[in-house]
Amino acid sequence: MRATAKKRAAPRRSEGNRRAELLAVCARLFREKGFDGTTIRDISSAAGMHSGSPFYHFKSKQEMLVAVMEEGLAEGLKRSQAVFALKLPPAERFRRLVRIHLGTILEDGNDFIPVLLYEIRSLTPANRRRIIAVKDGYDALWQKMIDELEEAGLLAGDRRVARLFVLGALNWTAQWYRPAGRLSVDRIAEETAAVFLKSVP
Amino acid sequence: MRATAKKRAAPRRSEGNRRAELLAVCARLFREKGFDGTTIRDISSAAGMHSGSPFYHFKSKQEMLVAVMEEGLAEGLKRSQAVFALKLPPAERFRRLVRIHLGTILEDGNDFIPVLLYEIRSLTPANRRRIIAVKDGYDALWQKMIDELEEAGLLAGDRRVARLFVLGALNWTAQWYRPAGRLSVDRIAEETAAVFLKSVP
DNA sequence: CCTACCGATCGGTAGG
DNA sequence: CCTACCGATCGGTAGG
Repeated sequence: MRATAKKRAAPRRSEGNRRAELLAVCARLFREKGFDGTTIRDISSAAGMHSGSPFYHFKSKQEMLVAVMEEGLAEGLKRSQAVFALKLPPAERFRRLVRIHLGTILEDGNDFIPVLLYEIRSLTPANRRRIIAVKDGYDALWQKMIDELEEAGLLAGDRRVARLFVLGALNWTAQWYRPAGRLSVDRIAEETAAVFLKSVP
Repeated sequence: MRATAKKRAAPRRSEGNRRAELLAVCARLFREKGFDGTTIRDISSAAGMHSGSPFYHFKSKQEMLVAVMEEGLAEGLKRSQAVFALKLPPAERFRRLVRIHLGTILEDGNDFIPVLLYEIRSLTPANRRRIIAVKDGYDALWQKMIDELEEAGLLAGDRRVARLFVLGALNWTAQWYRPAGRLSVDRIAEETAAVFLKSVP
């Protein structure tokens, strides 16, 4: 490397990639510090840009938040639908769906869904309505899963509450899961079936 | 009422009450808008003070957050210990403990524990350690409850995970519960037993 | 995407 | 608890 090399020697990227990079940075920071706790300067410097540059890609900070949530929902819904489409016995399908959901919350770089879960409050009312409308599709898929379990006698209680409890327990893992900890994501998924299902096959 | 009455005709209060009032305002606003999303001016005006006045009661905004969490923990722990001390069969004790916990999260004016649950990130590292040390007492009480249920064959799965799932499901109610909705707090407490316990007596 | 900048707002303080 | 204020920082923009 020459002594006179430029400070930023990163490889050339297409514009689309740069936007995607910026979005990943937003997701990570919004998750770690919250939307209000993250400044444009935090985002710019983490992305290796100057402080005015993110606005070349997004109209406003609010639009960055919306974009993070939309990307998270699109990706999560796609993965969940793929699992739900598999022909499997209810308990097994549940395990697979839980595993996918935990992956989108806990695995490295998956900060998009956690932002959706914990920063909805920071959306403007109009954006909140839009995001919730998409999120309803996610909830509907889970409701079908829960109904199926109840019909198989594997789960009890009010069906809507059961869905909220299962998703609540899973979403809460974002608060306590540590990658270096005792419990792997696979293990947590197995335990979900053990705790919630009435008779584990 | 005289036309020349002063603008602020509120009854005289002791200094202690004024501080308590201010803390309740902080709890409500931190819950609604988040710690970073709440300004000192939001707090002052909601408390009917001028913008510099909250600093007569608290050294900094961070100290307001700590005070909210400490008050929430002290009150919640006191109530939970009282229920846990009752001599009752495991399932019934669980129901009562769940009901108390839901009350401290969902009932009117109980914004202190939700702030603890959702704003831990906003604490400085030193304050976070202090608050978590107190919160550990709360978790230990719940772990005893969960262990008791497992020993009675009413709950299955890894005990620590079971505790985190139950508390996760309950804490998540803060995200979806609406006072005007279909489900009362009592009803949600009953459903908790129905969903989690293996054989409801 | 950078440069140079702006008006608004923020947490906090001195002195009373 | 009020008055008057401050330095720092914030989201965002014009022009290139």
